[in-house]
Amino acid sequence: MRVLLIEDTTGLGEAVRDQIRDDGHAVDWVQSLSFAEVSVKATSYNLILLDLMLPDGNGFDFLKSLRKSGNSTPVIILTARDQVSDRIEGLNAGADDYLIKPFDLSELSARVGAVARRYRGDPNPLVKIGHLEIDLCEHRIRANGQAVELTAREWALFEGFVQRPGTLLSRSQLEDRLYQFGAEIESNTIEVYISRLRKKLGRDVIITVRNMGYRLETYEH
Amino acid sequence: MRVLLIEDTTGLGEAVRDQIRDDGHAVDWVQSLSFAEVSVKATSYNLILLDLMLPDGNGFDFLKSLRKSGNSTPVIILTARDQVSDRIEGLNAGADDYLIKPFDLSELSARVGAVARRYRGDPNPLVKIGHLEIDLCEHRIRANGQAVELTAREWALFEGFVQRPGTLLSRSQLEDRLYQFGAEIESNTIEVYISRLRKKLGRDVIITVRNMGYRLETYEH
DNA sequence: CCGCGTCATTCAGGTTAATGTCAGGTCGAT
DNA sequence: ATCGACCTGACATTAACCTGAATGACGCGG
Repeated sequence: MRVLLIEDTTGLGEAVRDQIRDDGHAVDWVQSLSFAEVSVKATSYNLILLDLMLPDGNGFDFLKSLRKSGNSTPVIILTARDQVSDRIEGLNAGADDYLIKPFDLSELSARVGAVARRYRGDPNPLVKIGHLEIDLCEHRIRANGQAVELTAREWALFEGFVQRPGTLLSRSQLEDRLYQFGAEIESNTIEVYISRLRKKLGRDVIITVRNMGYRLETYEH
Repeated sequence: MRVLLIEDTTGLGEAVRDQIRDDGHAVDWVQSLSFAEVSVKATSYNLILLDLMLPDGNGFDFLKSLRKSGNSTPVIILTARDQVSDRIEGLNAGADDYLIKPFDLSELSARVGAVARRYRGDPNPLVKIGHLEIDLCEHRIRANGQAVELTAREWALFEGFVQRPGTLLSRSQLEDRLYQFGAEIESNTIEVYISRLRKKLGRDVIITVRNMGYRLETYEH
């Protein structure tokens, strides 16, 4: 399942993201509404987790305009305990459920799992990039129709590219995908994994941008 | 599709029954848990609609014991809006979805239809994967024509794979199939059951993806 | 209430493959 | 030509995984 997490608090965001990943779902995490709007237009999600207090605007308005534009993706609101009126307003605005902060991660899992069960059987969106077919939900990749197996780290890295195709990703951004907490890394691990990905997926899939980082090539040439 | 409706309120029960009948499904309507238990043992349903407030007991306990006995029929809980904790507990106990009373009959139809679609997906209830023939309704498996007996736990696990063939299932997803949500597991139970399934069904049926989980192999080697 | 069998769970020891590191090479910019 | 950045084959380490066997829980018939 594809989940969009909209949450500006870094600590909470990381925890939620990791938990949902452990449950086997693909997570995009954005920290502001402006990014959320771009993501929603670019991708189709199965679930949106929406914090209401955000730096650049009100979550309600985002939710309302989402619904107004015909998007019926399930939305679970993340809100603080005392804001009762928020919860009511949220449900009225078209949310499917809400979670009261601070919430238990297993409770989060339960709700997300319930949505996932509801969507079971629906076809997953396949991302096609050149000769690759990527199913982010099922963690499957085909290269020229042949299934390709990636290891955990390889997948973690590659998923980052697929979620932002064509975007330049810096080394530190990639490190954050491999290791939980900005763990310092002194060796050339990134390079090694890029190398392994290229070996499995094809030489031209990932382009290196000298002194800057890497990006996913989005078209066949 | 066969639906079991467990609801003691007469008016609501009639309305729901009629609606689902109109949608073309066969409905059994019982008004207490004691009757429900008999029905569940006598018949195999595709869906159970479960009210939580019943005269002769708690809906949760019914649901839990149902799951424990290896029955994985989809369950939709009918509950009142203000009983938030009920909903959480219901999902944790193994419900697939919930409907908040008072609910719109068309919403009921939609949810029931979603479950129906899942089961109609394969007009033939027999799923064939490699040398295996799996009857999801009857809980029966044949390997090379030979019947194979699975225990309740083994089936619970294997069913998860069959419902999403080829999909990578994480450990926590598999644990959720074996136990109620949140039940922390410290030992290698999953591995043991995978091992047993492989022994009974064939070595190559389930492949392990290290550090990530397992997946059902969908083609014959 | 007691034995019996079945199933669930844990443990221990062996096996395997993912992972991070390094070394030596290639490539590109200046 | 030089230097730094990047690539990649090889390898030791070790967590992850597998599985036979021991232990515990549960239900059933007598």
